[in-house]
Amino acid sequence: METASRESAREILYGYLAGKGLRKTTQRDAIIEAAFSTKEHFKAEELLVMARKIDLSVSRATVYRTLPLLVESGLLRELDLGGETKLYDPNFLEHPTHNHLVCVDCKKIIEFEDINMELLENCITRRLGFSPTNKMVKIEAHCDELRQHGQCAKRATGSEG
Amino acid sequence: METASRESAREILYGYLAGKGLRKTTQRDAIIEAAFSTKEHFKAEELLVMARKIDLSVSRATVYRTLPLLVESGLLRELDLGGETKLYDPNFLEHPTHNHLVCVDCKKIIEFEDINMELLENCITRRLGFSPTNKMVKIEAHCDELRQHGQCAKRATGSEG
DNA sequence: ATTTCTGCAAACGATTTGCACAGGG
DNA sequence: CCCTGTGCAAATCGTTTGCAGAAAT
Repeated sequence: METASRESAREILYGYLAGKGLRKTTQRDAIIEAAFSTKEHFKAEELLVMARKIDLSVSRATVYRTLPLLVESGLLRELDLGGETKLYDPNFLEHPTHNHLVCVDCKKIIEFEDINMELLENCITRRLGFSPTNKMVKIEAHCDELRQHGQCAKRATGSEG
Repeated sequence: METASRESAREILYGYLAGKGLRKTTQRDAIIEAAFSTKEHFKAEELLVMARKIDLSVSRATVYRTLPLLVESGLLRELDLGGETKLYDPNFLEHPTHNHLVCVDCKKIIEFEDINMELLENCITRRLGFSPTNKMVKIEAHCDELRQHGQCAKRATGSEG
């Protein structure tokens, strides 16, 4: 289903690598395949597990060395959502300006896009004398449904509708 | 000059501690005094150094154990601005809704407040079925001045005007 | 052939924790 | 007194790195 995004991810990565005189390898193939096999956020360690299912020879070191390349090339975005470890978000290729709401009750992460937010951020940035690069909004919030019914349907859902 | 904020910080902390059956100690005094002696963001290690100047007996462990109390009580805010380590921001008492712009060239951090941003965040959050708690915007950007003149005056300035 | 990549295991660095003692209430 | 807080040093845990061999170009 997201084969298209996997394909273009690979092209983007190898274009980026070529520009820096870096090489195509089977391990990098497996890692990128793994990273774009999901729409969920993942930790480095989880990416290792996913990549190993594709190519058992992938090592932890290679995952940690490849991750910065994926971030620099714009394929993944690093998220600090308050958990112990960094998360990596593979959804920026398809939704380059999306943001995150984190439920402080159940820790669920909701992705959202808002054009007004986008415009306002640009406006503020320029007013301050800068040109925007990466904008990141994190909203921590309580789930109204959980408050009212003691239960929250969102808890079970995937991260994006 | 910010003695007022130091005083109220201490009151808030001890109110919070009392509510949990926790105690007043000279080390916690030194740590809070240190934390609010500056408007700069600081790392845990830097807080240790500052606190030790006030009370030499403060240990690293106590700083690390106190920091979460300061965050939970709303006195400090933890920032993930992309550096290696977490930063702590003592300016939320005075400016509860401020946000951060990070210059990707010189790493300088600019604090800003914007009422429209505030309103928009609340609006988006409610639309998603949540009640906002903490909102955090981080904008990474290039400095126009640096681009045009190869030099940036902001580089030298303190973090807030 | 040359240079980048890789896996391994050791090194790192920030943070946490177990312990026995100190010190608030 | 009782229980929380503390310093110390060891332990943790995610991440990084040095090295010698493997593999891309």
